[in-house]
Amino acid sequence: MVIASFNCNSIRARIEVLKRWLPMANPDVVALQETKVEDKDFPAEDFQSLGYEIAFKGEKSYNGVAILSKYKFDDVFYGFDGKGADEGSRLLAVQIKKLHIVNTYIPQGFDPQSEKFQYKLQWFSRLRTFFESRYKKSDKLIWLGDFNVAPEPIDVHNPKRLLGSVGYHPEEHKALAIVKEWGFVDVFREHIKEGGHYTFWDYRVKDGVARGLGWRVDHIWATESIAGKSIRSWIDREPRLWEKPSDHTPILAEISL
DNA sequence: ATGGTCGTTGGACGA
Repeated sequence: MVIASFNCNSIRARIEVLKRWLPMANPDVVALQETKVEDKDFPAEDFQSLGYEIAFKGEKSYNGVAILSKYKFDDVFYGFDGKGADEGSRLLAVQIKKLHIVNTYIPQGFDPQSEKFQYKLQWFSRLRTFFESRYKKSDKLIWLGDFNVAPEPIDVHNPKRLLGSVGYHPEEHKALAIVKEWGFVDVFREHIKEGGHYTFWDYRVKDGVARGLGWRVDHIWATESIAGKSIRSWIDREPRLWEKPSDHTPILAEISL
């Protein structure tokens, strides 16, 4: 099974990219973030005609998460509360073939001095509680999405200069580590040991992709029982180089089920 | 090595 995560930065703006990329990469499951669309306007048919089941929750202009799956959903849980009233546009948890999948769009955090940054840190704390209360460490669980944090020095293009920036800040590292400590393995890092593999390049940096000025802020993490069954993991940089790209690109992992 | 560019909107704001 191939599973992917992609911050599409508006699903409607990225529909052509997705229609091109999905048949090409042929992932079985895709977690999408920043769909930026209300549920009534979600272009579900485009994905159904490509052979995917789809679960989604979003809002006007901001946030929004979705999961595409070639297999039926045995359970769909929206937000922290399950109904979508509490962060339904940022958290979507499903069950597919005995596999638990949690897709998150973690708050970006704006600036380390801001309230939004504190909100981001609290979000990680709430997420740890969510995992503790809803799952067991022995579960076959995959947590993926836009974490909006580059965990290690090799995950940013200039760790010295960027340390303390939003997305690469010691307090974010601590908050993320506390969630990881519950029982996650960074699946991508299990397979790719060297740096310079990024999932995000700021639109504002001219030729940022070619110049390697990226960040690895999108992740596929899993509990031991699933991480041990991962065969490979990679970042597909190609869609970031196409016409009208997202500022992120998909990260994928293949799991033997 | 960012003082910028997208996306959603219909003037800013978020990223």
